[in-house]
Amino acid sequence: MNHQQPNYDNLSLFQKLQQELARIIEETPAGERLQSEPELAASLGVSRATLREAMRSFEGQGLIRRRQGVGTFVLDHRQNIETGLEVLESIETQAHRVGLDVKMGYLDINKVKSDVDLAKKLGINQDEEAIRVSRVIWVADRPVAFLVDTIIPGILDEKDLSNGFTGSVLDLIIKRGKPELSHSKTEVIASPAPSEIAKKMQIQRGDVLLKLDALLFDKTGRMIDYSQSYFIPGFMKFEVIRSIGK
Amino acid sequence: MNHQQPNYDNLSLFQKLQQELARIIEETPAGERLQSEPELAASLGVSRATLREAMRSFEGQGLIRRRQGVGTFVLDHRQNIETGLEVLESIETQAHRVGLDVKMGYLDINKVKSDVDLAKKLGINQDEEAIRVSRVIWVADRPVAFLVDTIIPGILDEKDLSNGFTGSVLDLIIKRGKPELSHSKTEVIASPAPSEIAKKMQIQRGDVLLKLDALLFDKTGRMIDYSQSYFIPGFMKFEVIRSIGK
DNA sequence: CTTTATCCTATTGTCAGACAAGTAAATTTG
DNA sequence: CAAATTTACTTGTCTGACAATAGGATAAAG
Repeated sequence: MNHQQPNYDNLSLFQKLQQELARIIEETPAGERLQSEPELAASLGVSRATLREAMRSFEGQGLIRRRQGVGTFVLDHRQNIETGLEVLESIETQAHRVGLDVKMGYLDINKVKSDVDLAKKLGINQDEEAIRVSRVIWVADRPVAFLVDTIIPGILDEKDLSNGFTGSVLDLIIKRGKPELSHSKTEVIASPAPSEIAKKMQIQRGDVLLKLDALLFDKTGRMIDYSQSYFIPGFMKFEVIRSIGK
Repeated sequence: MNHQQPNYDNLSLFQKLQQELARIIEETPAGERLQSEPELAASLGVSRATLREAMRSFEGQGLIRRRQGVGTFVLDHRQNIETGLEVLESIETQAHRVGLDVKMGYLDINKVKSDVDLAKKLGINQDEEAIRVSRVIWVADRPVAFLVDTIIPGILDEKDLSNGFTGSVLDLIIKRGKPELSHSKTEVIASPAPSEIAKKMQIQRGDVLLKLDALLFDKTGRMIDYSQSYFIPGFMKFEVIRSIGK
């Protein structure tokens, strides 16, 4: 007899399970106990081993706490899943979730010959031509972000960026489906606004901006995109869950 | 017969396993394959199920990639484990690891009656007295950080902070062992330097600082400490691994 | 000889069932 | 009534199995 479940769509069982679990955790008030592992596993239609693998990842995010002999409890989260820096999503996606309208003002697309620094960062050869997309993002009639993406050759061309481009390179690649994205390594910096950026964001040169410097990787570990994002402080909230080591 | 392993010290099997795995991943060059799960499990003395739980957490951090039918591969990491924001450690601990000397200049300890905002933040009653510790951290003869911790009553007293206090409330509580710490929820902000802080850090008022606003939780989910940390840009690197949702 | 289809093997993905260990409440005992 | 014990339930871990996948080896077809 066959005990296993067939994989009907291309989402892995584990990924679907993660989504389900995230929903359950989110809907459970902080402090309350979850169903026991055998119960949950049964009701979700997976084995306890698979369920436990998924639980680990949520424990690592500080969303639940497990106590042997007692149970698994939901910690105080308040939309960590949505607002946490650890999930990579575009500003558009984040803004839409909270019902805000996002517009793109000023868009500049051009090719840049990569100098030695950029070549090293992106893992391409010097003098290869990368595509650079710069734009200002407006939310609720205020400029809130200035974004610059530098994308390795062969991923996008100008055509992709001309019709129906909403301002998010990330969303564009995700919608395309290839290459399959994995994660980004993001450095967090405080930076005074350079004059060109200050002008486009209608602020003073030297005003304080939060900058996220990110390298985007696909599932094979290849670098796809080097993205620099400048944010007006206070408008968006960036949070991280930091766990005690050991 | 007993198949299980006894728990000799108070580190859980899983936690020890995580440390071992982190070491192995770190020592394996990027792109190379790890031993197969059955081999690794055997050589680490754990079952494959337990090993897989630990693997999941590293996969979630973008450190490894697993491919069914092929194997598990190490991605390009470069000390993510050490410098990543997702692990909570004191500046002292981070600086010591890279061989830098840390000194504390200016230390101020006093009690503050919590107003309505602070009480709400820390989950204590209004007018309860919290302890506030402010200090400047010098590294290599330069002020690099200004730290303010506000700690709920009953955790520390002035005595703890007078003898042998090195500047890190976090390390102090960890060394103590109680309460057992779990994680912090940290907000990342760009902030101009307030004049009092600017003076103590020998910079200009309004200069750009990176600020980390953190709430520290113990394992029961109780808030312990509200910590505000201001950093001179460029000296420390703060990185986050962000994963694609779904 | 080249190309295509098939088989084989190693690897991760998932499962079922078991026992160990910790916790809290109920029960028994003094 | 208080302390000790039992009991029931929970998470932690182990074992051994089979499913699904991918890549190389091998055989068949042209």
